[in-house]
This record gives sequence, structure tokens and C-alpha cells, in this order.
Amino acid sequence: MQNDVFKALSHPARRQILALLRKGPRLAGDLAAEFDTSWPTMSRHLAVLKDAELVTAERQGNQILYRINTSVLEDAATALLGLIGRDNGDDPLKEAAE
Amino acid sequence: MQNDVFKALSHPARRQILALLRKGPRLAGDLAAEFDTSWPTMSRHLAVLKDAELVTAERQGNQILYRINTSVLEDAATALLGLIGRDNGDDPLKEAAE
DNA sequence: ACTCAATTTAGCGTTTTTGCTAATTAGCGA
DNA sequence: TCGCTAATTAGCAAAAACGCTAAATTGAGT
Repeated sequence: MQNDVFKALSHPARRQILALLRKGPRLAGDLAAEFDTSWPTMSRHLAVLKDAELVTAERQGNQILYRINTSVLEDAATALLGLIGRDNGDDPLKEAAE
Repeated sequence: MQNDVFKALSHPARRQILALLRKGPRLAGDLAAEFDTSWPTMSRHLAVLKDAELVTAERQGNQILYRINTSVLEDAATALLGLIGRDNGDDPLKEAAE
């Protein structure tokens, strides 16, 4: 699902969400409050991030706590870095694919 | 134009093009030959990569030589890595934005 | 100028993404 | 159970991305 990861990262709002989440877990509502877009729109951005496993969601009673998932982000960064190095024989795209 | 970079990276074919280019510069035609899609489609993918400055194009007489631009790729990877580290105060998105 | 090969641009239809409002689900407390 | 708040899902319209075929462009060679 490497594929969806880059797609998820392609929207600026979603990268911004990750930037906020980097500082610590947040409730969905708190996140939504930081953006101009409507709640449902935020909710969908979060769903996209969750599908890509870039974040995890955990119910806390009435609300939902979102956490960044650094491991998937690491894989993506690694894949990108793999694209940089001069040829060492292996395929950088396949390499980080899992 | 950080924005366009991630968008450019969001399509698997374009990442694959970069993977090929990583091994060395290539003529547009040679690149196109590696994919199932039509030439015009490849041409557009290349244009997207060029807009994002992920590659550079250089005319060689009749044909066009494409080269990967690692510096932009590095910036993107750095931005991603910046999303991983625990809070150090600065904004990882802005940071790599230029 | 004429022609060929390499590539890009135009134009079009289909699919995906985005963002909105309205409606729904889920959990909590009275 | 009723009502409230938090969040998601439905449904829709507008915009953007994709990929194709056909037409145009560019440079090289004759």
C-alpha cells in the first residue's frame, strides 16, 4: 500500500495534519478546529491518512484520538532516499514496499 | 512548489520513472519504451516531473535527455523525515519549503 | 524546401479527488 | 430513554488527474 501512502501525502492539508500530529496525539475535534475546512472534510482527510496507515485512531469515550504512525512515514522517506543514491543494483521502489 | 513535488510523487508511474532515472540519464523515447502506456501519456508524466523540478530535460539534437534532480528529491525526503522527529519547536513543513 | 523520426500539444471522455450540506451513528450523562 | 456532543457517512457538484487518439512541433538529413 506504498501507493496510497504517497497519494495520502499529496494533499497539503494532510501533510499539515501530520505536522500537527508530530507534536503529539490530538483529538479529531481539536484538529478540525485548526483548519478552515468543514468538519466532514477534515474527517475525510483523516480517513485517507488512516487508510494509508499514516495515522492511527483510538476512541476515547466520546471522542477520537489520532496519533501519527512514524513507521509508515519512515518507509516513505526511505523510498524517496532510495531514489537518490546512484545505482547500487537494487530497485528502490520494491525495496521499501513493505 | 513543495506542493507539486508530493503531487508529482503520488503517481506510481512517475516514481517508477524516477527509479529508472536514478540509474542514469535517459532519452524520452527509451523511457517511454519501458512502459505500457502510450507515448503522450509518458510525455505528460515527464512534464509533471519537470514542473515539479524532479527532473531536468535537455535537448540532444533530435531527442530529449531526462535527468533526475536529486536535490528536490532530497528536500522532499527531508520534509518527510521532519514529520517523524518528536517536537523540536520548528515547523517541518515550512522548513523544507524552499 | 521536403521528409522522417522524436516528442509534445490539443481535445475528449472517464475516473478520482475535493469540499460542501444534510443526515446518521456512537457514547455519555440526566 | 432522551438529549447532547463528537465524529463519520451519504449524496452531490465542481475541479483535477489520467490516458487515449489525432494533430502539431522540432531538429536532422537530403
